Amino acid sequence: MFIKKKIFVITGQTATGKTAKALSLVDELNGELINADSRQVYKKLDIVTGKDLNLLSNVKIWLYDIVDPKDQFSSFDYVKRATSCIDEIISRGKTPILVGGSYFYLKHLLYGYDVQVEPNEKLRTELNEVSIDDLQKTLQNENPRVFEKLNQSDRYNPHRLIRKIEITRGENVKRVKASVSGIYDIYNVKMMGFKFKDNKTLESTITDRVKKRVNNGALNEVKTLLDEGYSADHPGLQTIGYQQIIIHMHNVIDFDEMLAQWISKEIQYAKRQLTFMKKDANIFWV
RNA sequence: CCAGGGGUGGCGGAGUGGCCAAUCGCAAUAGACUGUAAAUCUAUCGGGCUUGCCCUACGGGGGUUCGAAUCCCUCCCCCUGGA
Repeated sequence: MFIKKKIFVITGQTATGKTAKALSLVDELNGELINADSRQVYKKLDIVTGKDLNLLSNVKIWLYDIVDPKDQFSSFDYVKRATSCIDEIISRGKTPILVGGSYFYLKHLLYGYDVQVEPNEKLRTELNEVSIDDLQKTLQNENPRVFEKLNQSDRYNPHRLIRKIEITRGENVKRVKASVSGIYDIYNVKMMGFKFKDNKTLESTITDRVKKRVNNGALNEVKTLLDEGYSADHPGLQTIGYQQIIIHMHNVIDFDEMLAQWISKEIQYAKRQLTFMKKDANIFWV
């Protein structure tokens, strides 16, 4: 019988001060920070994604700036990277503190997943042109059992349908069913969730935060990225803020409209985060 | 003042006699979430209940009609051109 090592997870809605909280725990817990934000893993995406570079000027945070914005990165990649960070930190006798609001990534890391079929970019781009109707028919033909189990939302969700088709075909090539178990049972995981007390404060806080990012040079950041050859369809830029600024720079919408849309999308995102995380009974809400 | 165009649900914007409580987009509310996840998708979205019906609704008022957001009269407001 050995004592499980401790891991801290600080998650919750965007703009609730997770990073500050995590920082305050570093000394107390003899900890090291690991990013759990699906956008901040990207290099060069700093201002719009709200990397707390000033807060973190003296403290190392793992998994910031590890991929180029034009490269694909997935929850699978995240789990791999985060797992090795955790091992490494623990081997040095310290406590990992995961910080970030990408619950999808955390969920996979903590609780695992059971299918391992690699993404097939060629198939994805091909299927991206296919209508929902035909995607449904394709899956229904190739894997009726899986199709029947989908709820209505998923049946109309191109990404999900494409992934299911991808898995079906991948499994036909080689039988891969090796499930990956999460780390939740291996460690003594303490999860802390931050959320707004009501939608009013959520809205005003996010509005302020977005405006601050604009004042901090969000537009310049995007301009630089575009000058360097990045574009709206690169994975890293499929992100709230970048999408709106880019169409503004292409003169599709004016500045005020861009700001309003950015704020609105950010608010919607925060609400979606909570809907998702609410279901996790292990999160202790503060 | 004259001529022309227009006022539709929180916003944008269809509809031009019955199929209209009113297409659609946005916002809003609830939700889904196993390798794109700050992605993507679903449901609801005037009010009431016995869920089929009732009520209130397309700038205000009046009228025509079995029946009007849709036609006529009038008033108010907005835009464009002319004086």
